[in-house]
Amino acid sequence: MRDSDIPEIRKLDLFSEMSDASFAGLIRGAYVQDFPPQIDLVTEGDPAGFLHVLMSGSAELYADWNGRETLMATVRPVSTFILAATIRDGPYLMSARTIEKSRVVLLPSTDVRTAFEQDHEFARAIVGELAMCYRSVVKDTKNLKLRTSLERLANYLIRSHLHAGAALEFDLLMEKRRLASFLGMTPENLSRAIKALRPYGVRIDGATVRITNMEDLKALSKPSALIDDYAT
Amino acid sequence: MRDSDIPEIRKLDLFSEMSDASFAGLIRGAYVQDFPPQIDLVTEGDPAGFLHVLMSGSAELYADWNGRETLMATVRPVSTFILAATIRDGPYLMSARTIEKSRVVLLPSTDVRTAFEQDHEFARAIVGELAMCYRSVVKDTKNLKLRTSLERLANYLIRSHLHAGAALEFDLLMEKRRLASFLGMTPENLSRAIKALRPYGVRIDGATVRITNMEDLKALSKPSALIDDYAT
DNA sequence: TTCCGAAGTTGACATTTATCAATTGTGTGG
DNA sequence: CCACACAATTGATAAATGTCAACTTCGGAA
Repeated sequence: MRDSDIPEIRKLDLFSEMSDASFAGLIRGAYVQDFPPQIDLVTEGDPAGFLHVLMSGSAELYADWNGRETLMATVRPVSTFILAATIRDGPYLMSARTIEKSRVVLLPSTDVRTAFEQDHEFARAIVGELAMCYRSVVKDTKNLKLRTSLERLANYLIRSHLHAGAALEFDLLMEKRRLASFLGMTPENLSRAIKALRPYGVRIDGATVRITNMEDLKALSKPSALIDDYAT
Repeated sequence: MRDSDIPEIRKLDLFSEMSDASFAGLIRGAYVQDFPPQIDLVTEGDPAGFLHVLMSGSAELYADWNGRETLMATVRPVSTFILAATIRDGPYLMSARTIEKSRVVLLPSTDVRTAFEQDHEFARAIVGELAMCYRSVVKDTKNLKLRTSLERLANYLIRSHLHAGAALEFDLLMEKRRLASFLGMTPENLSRAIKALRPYGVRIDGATVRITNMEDLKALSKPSALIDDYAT
């Protein structure tokens, strides 16, 4: 592990409040690996051996069933993933693979559980993190069940716009086929949805999005804090 | 509160391991209410004032957006609901209403957070509960994104069958319109899906389900532990 | 028991979404 | 710079799902 990795990990909400001793105990058993793109880090169904921390690059969490595959989430540095499986000592529910060349720190699940037993601050941080993750997925479910794919796309664009500091021109940050899978639609359908948003003041050229009429877009997408706001 | 309520609450996983003192602190501020059917207990967007414990009856968690409504989960006694909002001191993401006449214990969120700060065993139980809830919703999302409505129905029936002790004849436990909403489809579509399952060895008459050909049903529904098993 | 209203079903139809096939665009390695 | 592989788009069509309206069934209240 690089010396520079450790303070970066320490800064994460999950680890920032725990005792030095517990943190040291966690880091002691950790190891780091650099992965090329498109490498499977985790396979759903496997026992959760490690809590993963993505230090650089990017990864995706996806799920399979009956020959179909869907993108569940994209992970960007620096953040952890698959905490719940580690805590419950259960099988992974999602698979993970790198998108780009990525650097990952692996913390053995047993060490994580030990630290959690011994360090109340860490337990508290885990509670906060899990509650947030849970609420994110609930929002996701609402998004899927209450909205059409066009509405999901429109809201995704508004969220990206806000994420980009409310810029009216911003980047899609994801290949379109990935975005389609994330939004629960086919690439073809996404292509058509993008065209269908033109009358609502949206221009997408390659990976560049330009919003020319926020009023109309908002009238269509009706963003709601209880679905689209990641913070609450 | 009835005397008999307290040991019932104490027996829940969430509360069984905490200290007597912490539990007493929680119960001290609690109060109980009996509600008639179809009464709103919680409205999404409101600040999370209470952790709810359903003692008897039944309730549903649902979500609204843009005039549409969807059933997210059904709550049966004895269990708690809306823990994550309480913990994060955030707004409720779902609304809740009674289905039948129900008895509910209300624990003030501040008391829950205080107990969580002071009692490591309680914190540990919360972590376990939240991790399980999170994993349930992830399975839900996979169910929604990877399966058609017919497949969701087929798998729902198999889960109910297992829940009923693997009986080949069992009860639907829910009005069909509720089931339709839960599965993310219209009542009309559910009606047709039920007929479409007949060739696969399923007979549904009123609220009674009879599975006459488990092979065929399983061949269609392809149940997976990573979606359908609530325990993992 | 009868009646009423809501739930459930059915048919016709509209909309949404997926599938398949062909074509165009695009970024990367030689 | 070119060529290749793959992403993205487009058109045609099919399948899945929703909507609306009519009708039937069922359960509870008078």
